[in-house]
Amino acid sequence: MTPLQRVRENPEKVREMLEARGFDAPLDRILELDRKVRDLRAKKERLQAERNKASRGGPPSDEVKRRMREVGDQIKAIDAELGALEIELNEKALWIPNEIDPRVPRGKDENDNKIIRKDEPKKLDLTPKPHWDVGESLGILDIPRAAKLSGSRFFALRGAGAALERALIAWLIDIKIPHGFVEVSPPFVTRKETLVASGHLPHFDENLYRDEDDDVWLIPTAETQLVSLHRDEVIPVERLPVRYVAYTPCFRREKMSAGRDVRGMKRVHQFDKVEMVVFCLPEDSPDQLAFLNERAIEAVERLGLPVRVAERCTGDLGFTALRGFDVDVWAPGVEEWLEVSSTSDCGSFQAERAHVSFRRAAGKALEAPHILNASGLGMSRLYAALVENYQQRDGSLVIPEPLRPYMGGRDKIAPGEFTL
RNA sequence: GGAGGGGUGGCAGAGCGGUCGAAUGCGGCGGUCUUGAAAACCGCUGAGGCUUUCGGGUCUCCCUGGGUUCGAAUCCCAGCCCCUCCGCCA
Repeated sequence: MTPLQRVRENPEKVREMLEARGFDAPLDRILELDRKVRDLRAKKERLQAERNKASRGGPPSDEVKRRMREVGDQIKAIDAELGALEIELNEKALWIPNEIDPRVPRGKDENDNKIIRKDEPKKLDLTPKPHWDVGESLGILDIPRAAKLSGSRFFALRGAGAALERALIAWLIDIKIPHGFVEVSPPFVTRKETLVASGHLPHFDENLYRDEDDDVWLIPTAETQLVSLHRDEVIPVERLPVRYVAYTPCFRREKMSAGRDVRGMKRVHQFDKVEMVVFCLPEDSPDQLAFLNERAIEAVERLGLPVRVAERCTGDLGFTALRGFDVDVWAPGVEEWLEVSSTSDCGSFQAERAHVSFRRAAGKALEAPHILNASGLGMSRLYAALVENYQQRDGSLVIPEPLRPYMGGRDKIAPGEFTL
């Protein structure tokens, strides 16, 4: 059921959902527009039916022609009014978020999320320094020079520090493949339709970089690309669930959070991420959600980092999710849990926007599959947590076991190796 | 950037401005035949909206948006996308 149908059917329920999510949408105007549009359409269709009847067969009499000219004018007049209303209705309807799964805990913001698991911090034999100190003294992280190139909220990696990130990306993709994910390498720029389909437009608008000349946008996440990969397609039912994993950089303007988290790698304009997206049968999505969440947790565990898992409450759910979980990593230097994955069951919401469908059997009606997404994982915060957890008394950095094969067997980065 | 070609139903591929939502073939579904299957033959087979006394009725959609016309898949204009060749470049 589309958001507009939900509003029409039960506006109060949608109003409660908006309240619970902390979002706003012009419901009254939407209802008013919907009534007007339906009314005008009925009027228009009656006239069209008359015209169709008259123009069937052959050339009509001059008398009929004259009358049909009038009918045509009336249709045109209705169109003039209807067109603008339809455009406004469609635009406004895009502001209605998804439904909420009844199991989701109620709450205002992330402080009300339901903690499911919380590890103890790793025992370290030193007073942990924040990642920018560790990284910059090793010469593997360079924030000042990145600022020179691109402004604040960017970072550059050097030497084995750059290789470390590359290793993380490759390893994170590789551990997904045995679980039935197909690797995708999508374009990093995208179009408006793609962002609307995934639900990032219109409401995420001010967080997106764009090129006005060509109307192309930098992707805020691979999710947009993976969701639209099958836009306007019917997926053969026997292929479900379809699982994709993709590495891409992610670009975010972070206008909303100006002044917050400006230090270090926690909140940056460009970061790398390995993303998972699943298309599945509607009845499978709870299992798939748990499965994706496990994939995120698995990655953090195998890197030997302390994990916190929480179910997001209604107020922290976001625009598109029915239900979702966050996976955080403890970063002892900044003394914070850093979110490295967010898992969402978007139900049929994105599939409806993107016109992705499937058919249970030949002859059966088209249905919208459920689409889920999860980071697996987001690089810069993971990198920060990793640097802070693996820093040593002598100033060196130990490379976690699983990544060593990806770094030519290197097991640590020593002071002085890459400083300049 | 320059020159040309093209966008029609799941696919292929027709379509004089007037019962064209669209021929035909393939595919799919159902049936006949068969111990079973194949082949052959017969029938059915796009999506969405509104409405319904659930029989149906009606509208829209032939890339998109405008225009011409009593009437547009068919004519005109603009745009988008794809393909081929040339140039430039990684």
